[in-house]
Amino acid sequence: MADKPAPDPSRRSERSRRAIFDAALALVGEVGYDKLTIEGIAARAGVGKQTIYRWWPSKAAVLLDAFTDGVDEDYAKGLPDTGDLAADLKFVLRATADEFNDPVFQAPYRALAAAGANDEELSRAFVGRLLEPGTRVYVDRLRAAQETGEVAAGIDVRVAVEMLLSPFSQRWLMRTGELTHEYVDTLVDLLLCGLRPRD
Amino acid sequence: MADKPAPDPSRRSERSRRAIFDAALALVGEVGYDKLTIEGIAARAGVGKQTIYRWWPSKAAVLLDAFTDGVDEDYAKGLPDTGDLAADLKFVLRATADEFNDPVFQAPYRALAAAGANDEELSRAFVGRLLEPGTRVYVDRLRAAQETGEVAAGIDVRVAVEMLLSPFSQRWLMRTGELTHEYVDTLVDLLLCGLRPRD
Amino acid sequence: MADKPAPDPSRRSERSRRAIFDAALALVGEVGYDKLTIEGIAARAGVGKQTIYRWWPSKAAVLLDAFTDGVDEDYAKGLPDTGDLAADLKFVLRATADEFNDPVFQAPYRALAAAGANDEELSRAFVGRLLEPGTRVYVDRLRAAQETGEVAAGIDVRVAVEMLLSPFSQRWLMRTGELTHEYVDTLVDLLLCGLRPRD
Amino acid sequence: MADKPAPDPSRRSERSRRAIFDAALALVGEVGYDKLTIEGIAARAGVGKQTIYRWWPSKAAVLLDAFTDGVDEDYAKGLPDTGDLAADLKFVLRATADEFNDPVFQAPYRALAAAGANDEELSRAFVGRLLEPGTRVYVDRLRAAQETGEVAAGIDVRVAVEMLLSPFSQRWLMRTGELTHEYVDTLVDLLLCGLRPRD
DNA sequence: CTATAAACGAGACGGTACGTCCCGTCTTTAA
DNA sequence: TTAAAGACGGGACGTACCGTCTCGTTTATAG
Repeated sequence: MADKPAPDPSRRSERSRRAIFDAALALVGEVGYDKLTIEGIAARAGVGKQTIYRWWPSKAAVLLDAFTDGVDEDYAKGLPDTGDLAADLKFVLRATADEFNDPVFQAPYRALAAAGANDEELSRAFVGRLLEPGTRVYVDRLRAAQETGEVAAGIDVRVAVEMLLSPFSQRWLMRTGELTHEYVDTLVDLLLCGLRPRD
Repeated sequence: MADKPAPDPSRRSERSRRAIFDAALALVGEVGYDKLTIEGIAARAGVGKQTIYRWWPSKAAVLLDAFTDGVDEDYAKGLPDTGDLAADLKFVLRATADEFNDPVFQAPYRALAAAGANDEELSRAFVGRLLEPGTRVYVDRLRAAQETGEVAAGIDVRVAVEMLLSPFSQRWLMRTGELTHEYVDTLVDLLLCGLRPRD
Repeated sequence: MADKPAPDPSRRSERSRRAIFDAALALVGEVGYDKLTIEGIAARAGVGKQTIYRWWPSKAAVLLDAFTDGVDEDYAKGLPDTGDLAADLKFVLRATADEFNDPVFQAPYRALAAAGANDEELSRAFVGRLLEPGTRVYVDRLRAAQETGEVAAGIDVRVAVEMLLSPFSQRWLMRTGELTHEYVDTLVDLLLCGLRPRD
Repeated sequence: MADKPAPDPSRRSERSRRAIFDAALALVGEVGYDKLTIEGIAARAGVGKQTIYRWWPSKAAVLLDAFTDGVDEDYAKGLPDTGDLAADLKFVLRATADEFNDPVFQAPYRALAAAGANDEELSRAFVGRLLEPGTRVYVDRLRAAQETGEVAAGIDVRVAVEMLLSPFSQRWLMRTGELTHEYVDTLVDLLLCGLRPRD
């Protein structure tokens, strides 16, 4: 019960916070997550180790904050709605594929996904701050399509979105295939039509 | 270039090999992957550290071998084929869901999935030895369904299987939801029928 | 060369000064000198660290001030002079032995003696404020004895006092023996008579 | 009770042991005892920190071993015995004074004396290995003088030796005076004759 | 039925990073 | 304006493991 006195966030050094984020992102790209080190981040940032330990519980938490810092508003816009569901989905997924193929994006994202697998606490934060908002915009778009009748009424929209995004993520995470535009097109088409032959 | 003389596998101690596997699996369950150490495995197995370093390059490799030791023949049987594709898929996926909900299975599998995300070499082995065989049986079953006309001819079967298995894996890995029988049923139905309303 | 502006001693908080002394003496007894820290003193005294750094250069200096605060007038009285030199020396040395055997006295005194050995500056202050006054009263008493003829005229009184007090201090500091009343009696007798057999 | 398994001294690296001693003695002379650091010794010696922690409990213990390594046989010879006690004592004490005035000797010896004051365990080792053997040779010489009648029979020889050596040590440790040849001569003469005037 | 070479257990070694404590400085807040 | 509070850059602590490297000691063929 004897927690050590919580630090006072109002006295926190913004300069140090930024330097730590920059250092963490740079280093994870240069040396990889396994060789990423609190000590290394502190040294690169010109900061005492305690300044990191004071505000974060682990290198994963630092990286998550660094990665999500200022990215939160990306999801505010939502998906485009041109009335053509397939086209809208393909448009956004193609852009996402390009992003996932960007090397500077890969290292921290992979690291966080992996760290989350073994750390329940972290995975909750990772999901809540990155995956869930990214999923929600698809859910919203599909619901809109349901109201126009473009999508069947009884469908579990959440599961449908998973069927679109999880294969994408999995392929990338496990390196089981390339994330090409053709691939995402196939995903979207298959999701919309299903396997069953049409009469 | 002067590699150290390769050890002679024929003189290898089977007793030690098994003890190392047992220790690795037990420890990953008890302390988690991050706190799993080569020294800890060696001590628990009653084995010198060098005996581990002689045969494996990393703790992840040990764990992968330990986890897959004797499990390889599981995939030989293939999926059941009762003629009812949906029923067959649901039957197997439900069993898999039960397996993934088993605590002793979770720790090493999560660990390996996570380690693979940051280690390309390991991920190839992980995919090749665990994911790919597991996927293949689904691919085969779907191809059979294509020949009976139960599944449309033009479908990319590989992608279809991903749309079934990846949401399942992702949900479990990221802890975004429970793996229930209802969930897998929904997945199968959605995959087979697609989102589009039928006329 | 631009020394920081010297603090104004007239505005100094007497309450803080006392609290720091109390805390320093209490802590050195509880945790020992090596684990005595400025932060610990400040926390125990309910004082900001800077209030200590403003007025003292080191924890040794704090402790020396704390230890000598109000003890300076002890030496004003001088030694008793009953006309019997041996009796007077034994009387005072026995009392001193009792004092050195007091646990609350030991910790700070040992700490200061030790710190002085490695810090020339501190040792000068320690000697000047504690050792030298304590020695001087013995010197005065011996000089008086010289004038009465109780002590030979040519004797180097300073060295004689050292021969009385140093064995005493050394025994205590190095723990090479107990400081008993018998011991100090032996010292005094030996000093007065010398080793050489009398005819 | 659960002590960690004692290391096996037979497998100890002699090379490392020597390197650690050399580094410790060099560093204590260069930076002083307070700034002497286990980390610094390890770095200078080209040795892992654990190799120091494995064999010694503290920097003081390292220094004591380094200082006494190979010096133990110095005391084997004993004091000269020319039949003239005063001359013999002065001869040896003058040499000791010269040694104590040697700068390379000072730093480790001061450090050990100081550390011993606050660490009972260490002080026992310091006394047992350095002070006690140094004292014993004087005790033996005085006992021999007692047998020839040069020294009175009833004298407590141990205390007499303290009266000779402690003023010497104290002067040096506390820097209360120079250790000159004249000083040691005065000490010896005073000890032998005592303060009381002879008839 | 040895003898000999390997794999083995044990663990010391030079290192790196951990997470903590404290240093001495600097800044912010309330009296 | 001073002092409490405490965040900061920094350095060392003592610990845990890393991966390498001897040490004897099994052990298991090849002579």
